[in-house]
Amino acid sequence: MKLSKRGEYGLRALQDLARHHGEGMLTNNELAERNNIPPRFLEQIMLTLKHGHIVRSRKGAKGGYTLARPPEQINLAEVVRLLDGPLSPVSCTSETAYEPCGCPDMETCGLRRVMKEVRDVVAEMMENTTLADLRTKQ
Amino acid sequence: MKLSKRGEYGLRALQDLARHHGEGMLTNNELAERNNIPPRFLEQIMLTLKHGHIVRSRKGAKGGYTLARPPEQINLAEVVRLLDGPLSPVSCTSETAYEPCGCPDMETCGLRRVMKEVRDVVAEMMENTTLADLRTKQ
DNA sequence: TGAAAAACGACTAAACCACTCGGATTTATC
DNA sequence: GATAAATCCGAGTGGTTTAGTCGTTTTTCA
Repeated sequence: MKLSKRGEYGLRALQDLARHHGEGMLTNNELAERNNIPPRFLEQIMLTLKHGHIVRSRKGAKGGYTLARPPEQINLAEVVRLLDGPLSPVSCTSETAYEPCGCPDMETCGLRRVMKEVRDVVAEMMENTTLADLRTKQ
Repeated sequence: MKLSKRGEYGLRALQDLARHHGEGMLTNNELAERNNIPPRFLEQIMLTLKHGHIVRSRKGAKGGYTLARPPEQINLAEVVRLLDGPLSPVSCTSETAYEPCGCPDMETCGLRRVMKEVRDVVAEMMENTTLADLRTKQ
């Protein structure tokens, strides 16, 4: 039920980028230092965020990272799925990576029903929370 | 955000025990076979469930396992915590295993707020669902 | 041209996961 | 009391994942 360090660090960096959105670029080292993240590890994470079209980068002097879209258009579910995989506690209730489980009868499996409820509520919360909400939401 | 096989198998076995509660004991091999669980792996899991006072066992011929309490008194949160650890996505919002995270300011960390909300809703769902609910709940 | 920055690929140590195995112990039954 | 049936317990294992590090290349600005 746990987020990996990749996911945690990625979200922390994005939160920082969101707070300073519109003020130009932030470098990997700035992000790392300000958010207590091992810099060479963050480098990797930023790269997958870039490939996932969540951030945009510029190389070279005066380079760095910005959000690829305004903070209101990036939700947490997208980020977590990219960095940590599916949200569902079990694969047989996953929307993005369904796989059958080994239970004897899927129809009468109460566990499946509950796990689906958990997945649904978590997915809804994360999908409805954007990077912008991280600043404003009280 | 995922349940381990330990957790999944444990819950499946408990669901089976709950369905047959009051009808005597079920052996490890019966539970394993009926629920598609590697038997020697299930053995381990049942042992931790026993040490966690969730099941009771009898050794020897005609031995096996029963629930230690009626199904209405065993909730999913307790089982998952025992087999898979804390429910919280990040340790800094865990009620059962709190540890500070490395974020620069805990007060203004929007992420923490959201993760706590996720933890709370998941914990509430799992705490309010008992093994008995796995049969009846529609 | 030089410095600053991201990009990329490879590597690694440690932990964890999903198991298996052998043997010891306990219990019911013949 | 012997035997069979079952749990109990500790140890081991192969593979994957996690949480990083490192070296080098490429791009960009001044």
